[in-house]
Amino acid sequence: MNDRSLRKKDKILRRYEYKEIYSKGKKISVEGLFIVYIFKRDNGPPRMGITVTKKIGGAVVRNRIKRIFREVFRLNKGSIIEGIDIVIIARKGLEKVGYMAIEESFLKALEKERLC
RNA sequence: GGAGUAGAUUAGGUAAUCGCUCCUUGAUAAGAUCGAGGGGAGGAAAGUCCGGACUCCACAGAGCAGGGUGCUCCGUAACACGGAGUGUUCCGGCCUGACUAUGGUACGGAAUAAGGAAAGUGCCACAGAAAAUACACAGUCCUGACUUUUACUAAGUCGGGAUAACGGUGAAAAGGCGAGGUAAGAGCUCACCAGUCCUGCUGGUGACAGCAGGAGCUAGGUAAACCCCACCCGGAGCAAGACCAAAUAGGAAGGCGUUUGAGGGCUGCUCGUCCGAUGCCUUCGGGUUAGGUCGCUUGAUCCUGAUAGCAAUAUCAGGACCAGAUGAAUGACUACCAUUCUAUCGGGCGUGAGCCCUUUAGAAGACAGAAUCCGGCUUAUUAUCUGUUCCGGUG
RNA sequence: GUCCCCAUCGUCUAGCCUGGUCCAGGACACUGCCCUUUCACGGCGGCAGCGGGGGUUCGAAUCCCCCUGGGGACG
Repeated sequence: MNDRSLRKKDKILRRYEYKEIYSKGKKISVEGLFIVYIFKRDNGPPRMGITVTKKIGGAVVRNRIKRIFREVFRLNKGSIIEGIDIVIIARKGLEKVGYMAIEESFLKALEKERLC
């Protein structure tokens, strides 16, 4: 329960995995800031992937968004139920929002879906 | 104090908690986890504008086409880059001059894609008589015929001839000024000045500069228009390329060919050369469109010192090892300190604009993220310092 | 990451190569008037643009350079 690491097995790495989640997962829009895809696998730990396109900003902005989401997922993944894949797609305007606001929105969305 | 310009340095630090990636090493149930130690973004990593290294195509060849560069010398692996100079243009200062203008300048600064326009072709709108063979027109001058007045002469009309001083428009008008000369004029001739070309001498490696003599009297601009000249360039790019594993298919039709040569060698064409045989090409159908390892970081590398050189840079000596990720790591948060700015309490210095120390509060901390690696250029951007030019203030 | 291409009224485009006659032409859209009982169609008119900066040139939408913003290809 104290596991707060974030390794490769906790991340979605392959393009075909992303494609599967896009086509079969549930799509939720969160406050106009980002989109969450949720897909129930059979077993295993919860995993996450993040997509930030070049339309959002430069490499610095995109790296910062991905780091914030990784941090949020890392600190909260102990309370998320098993076998869940989450993919987040950032939308324009997210680069202006801070860490606290993103964490709050993310947890609210998960609670609404009763995933934690 | 402000603005411009040139250059140098810098790109906040420390600690605590949680976390990521790579390397070394230890343990175990041996490629998975845990422990220990160490490394982990930039001056532009960016734009991808040039130049290389490296890899493959053939051992990288020739010609044409195409592309690029364009003052000189040096530097360099190379460059369109850098350094030192030359010329031209502009600005300022100074001199000439009655201010302006003009001209000069051994001074200071800035810009400079700066070969050729007396090889050729094209273009030069509008305006203007004319935009490049000064053809024509207007004007001026000489002259023939006719008309009017008629003593000469003057005026007008129609012709012939001469001319480029005169036409004030334009971005640009065919050397300038004076004298002679002439019917009127003209570099037609002459003196001076400016400019062009040729020859010689001197200085310099050279661009070029200076001096002397001569020629012709004059040559518009545009080559970031075509072009000519000189020099350079083979093509693709680490998604290059090599290996491993897995999966599917070993299909049908047509064509060409086996030493007399199909086809291929990754921008075009030709030549030459090489490879080349149940092989190659085209179409249709089917399958894969999920990988892994190497390349992958020790290099035109960085730091210090010496020597050569005005400098860019080079050589030598000693030392150092400094990211290798791949849905892509170097982060999150807290505290303190330091920096800058604004306001403010108090004190000191100075004639003064102001400066220095200090208390408290608030704000700011930019541009931006390696993806094969280097050398440049360009663009974005924080803070400080120094040199220099101009403007302003105080004394 | 590497290599390419494009940018003109609100939209689609012509002009660019070969600079001037272009204060940039056309179509659709918008808008005013006429026509019609009214709408549509038609006729006449109006509005509105060379992505930004610098250079070459007497003169730049056009030629050259640098930025900005879009788009594409490659295992």
